Amino acid sequence: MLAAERRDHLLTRLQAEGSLVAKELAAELGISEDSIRRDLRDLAAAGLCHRVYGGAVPASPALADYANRESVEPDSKRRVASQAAALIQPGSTVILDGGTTTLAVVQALPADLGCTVITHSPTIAAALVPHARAEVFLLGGRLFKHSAVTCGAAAAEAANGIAADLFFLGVTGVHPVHGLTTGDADEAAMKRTLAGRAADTYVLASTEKLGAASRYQVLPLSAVTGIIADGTPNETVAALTGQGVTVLPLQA
Amino acid sequence: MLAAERRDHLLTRLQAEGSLVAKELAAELGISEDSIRRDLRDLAAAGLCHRVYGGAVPASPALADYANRESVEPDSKRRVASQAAALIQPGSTVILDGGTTTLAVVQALPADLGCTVITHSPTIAAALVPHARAEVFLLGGRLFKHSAVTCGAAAAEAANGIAADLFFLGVTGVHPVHGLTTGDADEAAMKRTLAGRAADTYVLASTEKLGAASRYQVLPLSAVTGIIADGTPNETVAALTGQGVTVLPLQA
DNA sequence: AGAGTACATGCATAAACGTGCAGCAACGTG
DNA sequence: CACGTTGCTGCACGTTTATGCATGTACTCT
Repeated sequence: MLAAERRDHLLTRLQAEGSLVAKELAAELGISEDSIRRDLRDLAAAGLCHRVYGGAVPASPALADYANRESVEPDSKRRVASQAAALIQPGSTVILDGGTTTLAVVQALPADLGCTVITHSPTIAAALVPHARAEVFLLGGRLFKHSAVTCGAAAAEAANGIAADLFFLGVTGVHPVHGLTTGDADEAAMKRTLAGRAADTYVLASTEKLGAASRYQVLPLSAVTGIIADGTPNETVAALTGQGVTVLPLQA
Repeated sequence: MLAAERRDHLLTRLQAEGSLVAKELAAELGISEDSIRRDLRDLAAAGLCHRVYGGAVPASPALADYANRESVEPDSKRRVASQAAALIQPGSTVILDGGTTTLAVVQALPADLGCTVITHSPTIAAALVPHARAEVFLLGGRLFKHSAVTCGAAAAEAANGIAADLFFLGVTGVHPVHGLTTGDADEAAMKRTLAGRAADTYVLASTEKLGAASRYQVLPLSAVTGIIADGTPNETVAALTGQGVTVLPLQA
């Protein structure tokens, strides 16, 4: 078996089973644990999985969901969220994607801001209940469990009936070559549809997203208005701006 | 099982059940309590849970809030909820109304039950995320802040596209004369629409609802299949059965 | 106030890890 | 064909990490 073939096999298994154990894989494929570890290390460096003691877990799925909650980069997330919240004009209509970073945007919103929020995330909708002056429109459809957002034909159809000024897009990877990526094809399509309903689309990229890539592309970098990162300098940011991509804050 | 995987499992369980007991988890996962305690200590340090004597509770105020509201009237609500959950056949399609009682129904559902749940409550949808085999369809529309459910023309239109076996209706009043009532006209209309999409409609009536009445009628008593109350005897129940209304449990 | 349980800490063991090194095959070049 | 280069692989070594047990302490409940 070729090395590249083996790595692809690892990713497939990872997606199917939710986790990989180095020892088991070594026995199963008839090679040493060292090679498996090397593969996993390289895949993790490419942002395609997350290395843990004993094996690996998916980069975007379950673990990232919960770990991102607050523990990974709370400061980075909050900086990005407040940058985004500042872009929302009173009276405007904004589409909020699902995810913990967009949830942080809601928490960064003034409690009395009068605006219209459209979302396909029940979690975001629930978080907006205390914002008395915010009109909330929830896009229905089949619930995609992994990210807790609605996806599929019904959700896309509902999305086609709306229009907004802004869309804050959450992704799992922002990569100079692979563009904006996420871990599920259906979810990627939904995000693409939402981007088409807003005049401007901004990507929310907390530190750990920069330079990472997942399996499915949402959009190329050129299709968004800008990327909101936090203020820390970064070689990935340099590579992005080098391609003519707008990265906010230009400086902070 | 990988250590990282195990911690993720702990967080999932915590979200689903509202609390964790170290001793139970150790027995269940086949590892020592020391390891569980170490995990909980680390998760708490990361801000993902709150450590308490004997186990852990969620750090998120939202989840704690639900847990608290559940503990306000746990007995009556839980009895009603488990009665309702028992009516859901594997493979069937059920519509769940919003509210804390229907939320208790979700918590009373077996985690591996395979069924389809349709709801207009983002809270209910979010609570169903851990139920891997439950298909969830969320009805979109304008979010009605008071009850945290979607209402209005768009929601009604979405509801008209679906059909279900069961509908569990939550109301604020069940009265022998005034029938089934709630506090908002738009919400009442939505509930009425949902009732029209299901073959059978059951009302969830925890103790404090019986004999109460609100401003707007949802349906007359004759329009529903039955009322699920808890087992305690009650003169309102007597009045209802006297009108030929089915009250479950007929006998418990 | 006392019993019982949960807890933190230190320690020992075993597993997993990273690194450096050597063997080997595939490939390109002269 | 000969040769050197490159990349992949497995092994050996020392290091780090996770785990379970034992001890003494802190807490809760009766």
